Amino acid sequence: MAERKATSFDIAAKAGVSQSTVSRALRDSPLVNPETRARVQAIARELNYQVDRTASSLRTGHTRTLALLLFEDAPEDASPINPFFLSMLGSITKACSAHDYDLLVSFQHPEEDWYARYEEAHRADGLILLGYGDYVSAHPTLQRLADSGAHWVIWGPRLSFEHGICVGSDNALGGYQATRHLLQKGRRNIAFLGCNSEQAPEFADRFSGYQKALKEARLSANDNLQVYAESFEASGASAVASLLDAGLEFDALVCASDLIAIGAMRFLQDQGIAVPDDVAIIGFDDIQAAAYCSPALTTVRQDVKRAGETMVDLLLELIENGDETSRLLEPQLIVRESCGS
Amino acid sequence: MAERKATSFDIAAKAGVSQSTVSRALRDSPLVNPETRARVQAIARELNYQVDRTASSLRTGHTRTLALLLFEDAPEDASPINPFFLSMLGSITKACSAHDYDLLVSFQHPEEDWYARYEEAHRADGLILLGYGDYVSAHPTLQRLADSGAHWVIWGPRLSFEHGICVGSDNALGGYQATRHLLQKGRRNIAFLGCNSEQAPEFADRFSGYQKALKEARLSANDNLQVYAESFEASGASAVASLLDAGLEFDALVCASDLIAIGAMRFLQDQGIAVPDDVAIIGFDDIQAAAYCSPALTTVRQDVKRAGETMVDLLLELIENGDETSRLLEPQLIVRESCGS
DNA sequence: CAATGGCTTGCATACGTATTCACGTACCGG
DNA sequence: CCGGTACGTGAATACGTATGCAAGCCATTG
Repeated sequence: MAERKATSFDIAAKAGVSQSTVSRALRDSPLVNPETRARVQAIARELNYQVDRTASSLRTGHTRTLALLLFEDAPEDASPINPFFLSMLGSITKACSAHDYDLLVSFQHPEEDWYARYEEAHRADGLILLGYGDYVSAHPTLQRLADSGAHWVIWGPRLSFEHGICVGSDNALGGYQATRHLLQKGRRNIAFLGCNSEQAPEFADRFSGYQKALKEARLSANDNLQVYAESFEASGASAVASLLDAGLEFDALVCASDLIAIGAMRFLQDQGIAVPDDVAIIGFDDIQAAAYCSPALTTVRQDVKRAGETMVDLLLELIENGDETSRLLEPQLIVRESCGS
Repeated sequence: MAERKATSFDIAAKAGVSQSTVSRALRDSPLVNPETRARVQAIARELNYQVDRTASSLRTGHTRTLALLLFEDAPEDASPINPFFLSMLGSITKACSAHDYDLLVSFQHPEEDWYARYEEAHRADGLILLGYGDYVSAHPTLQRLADSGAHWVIWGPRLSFEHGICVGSDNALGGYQATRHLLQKGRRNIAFLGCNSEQAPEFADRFSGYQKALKEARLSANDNLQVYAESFEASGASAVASLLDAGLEFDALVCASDLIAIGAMRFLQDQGIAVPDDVAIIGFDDIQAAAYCSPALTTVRQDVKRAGETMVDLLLELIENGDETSRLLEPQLIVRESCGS
């Protein structure tokens, strides 16, 4: 039976004290007599009383809640959330829980003027922005947000705003690690799949790492081996197909994402080309499928768990202490079978 | 510069009307003069005004927010969220967005008295409970919740409460579909991996579907081919190992989850047993990895997208119209390579 | 004995919005 | 010219909590 929910006044009446005292007792204020406090708390338990967080937030101005804005390029309902963001969502949720914060999740279409969501209209103490590169970071709305005095973190490359924090992977380092590993394995004709991506600006950094490794090895990079791809399987397949069609020689692929790598791997296998014997492959991200495909995919892991924790930690620091700086996370090469070990 | 946020009074002053009129105008009330409304809305835009949802919720008693309580058996921080729940989280998020609701996510340890979260202390209009079978559904707290008049949906088998809704897969049907498919392919010695699970009570229903299919085919089930397993790879591997050790003959496996199936498949392959030629395998869930392992895993898909949508739709119906009934979702057999097609 | 100070408590108010009630104006028909 | 009605608007209040301020009480001290 849905009786009216108990309020602090109900407790006050039952305990024979004022509502102020109840509020103080429940918040463990040192101002109340220990006996009174115990009595009030006992009655609160008995009545299944819960502080109304809405009212509490209105009064204090704090919510103990962070809001996650998820920017998806594909608004159509059919597609599931990008798996990388999805696992990020999971780790952020966990990180919030660990700090006894709640998380408010909502989608946002990049084209809209999401400034309207500004700190979720007072329902959150801070914002976490998650979306593909430029979609968000280059958006003029972000500047307004930065100027507004809101507390926010964004996943992506370092940006220059006076307020707000960026957390991202060191993509150049990741591309470098992958390429150097292949060089150490004796591969010499290493292609890169994922140049000039429109959707994922981070690919450009990965590419620069690849270039740096080649340069260090005094290998002249063959421009023809550096091809365009976006982050889905079909694109990886057609990228590698174009290399084959052009009759180019290559013994290894550095791919800007795991999905590209898997698509390319499948295509090569279908053509009767052996992975890793004929062509070694390294991906980027370490999505779940990377460990399950065959041969298991060597990849550059973005530590999602640590990323989520870092974003939450820094944001809370920013909220509570007012000052924090952006951070770049070190990726880790996960060696499996596809690189020929 | 963090100026004080604009309130409806600020707009009122600037528009030369009262706060009441501002409130009405912003909510498109027919009570206000169209011209006044337009003027007020223009000023609101100009001031970047956003309705304070906290205050609004306090006044109206509604939040346009649903809360998702995630019950994880493993509280240790290290492990990521179960992938099935994680994708469910994704689909629920999307479904909420489609209805213009927000989602509040929080973890809950099953042992605790989470009744305290009762409608998230007024921060949500309804609750979605997600956790492994009995952990939640058999919890005494659920009865209290049901009695309290809260609005909630739980993922799992149908339960008998006067209030609240259950949404789940028809697990018996799924087990039946998988087994019958193998029978049609001519397999006769079909084992079941995942009996007597403590963590996942839904496995029992899947097992009963398996039994039903065998019975229909007039095959006497060999009890020795029905073995215990929990939902992780190592458990699947050791389950199939026990069958081999016992020297039992089998030409197919019905597995209570994909993780069990993948673990079993890997183990068989390591032993030089061919999948699907020697042993056909069917899993359950259709997690992402199922499509990527080799051979690709035939499995019974739980349509996560539809599940999330259904839970949200029913919950909103319940909140708005007060009455709704539980629902059982039909699973779908996804035929890939591991069953020998 | 009066004054001081510490310890508890209550009163009153503010947070920002949505809504009920009452009021004023203009317009209509009789 | 008057009663009635329809329409817009404003004043006032409630939602439930947290907290500044003041006041009461008791014990201690000069």
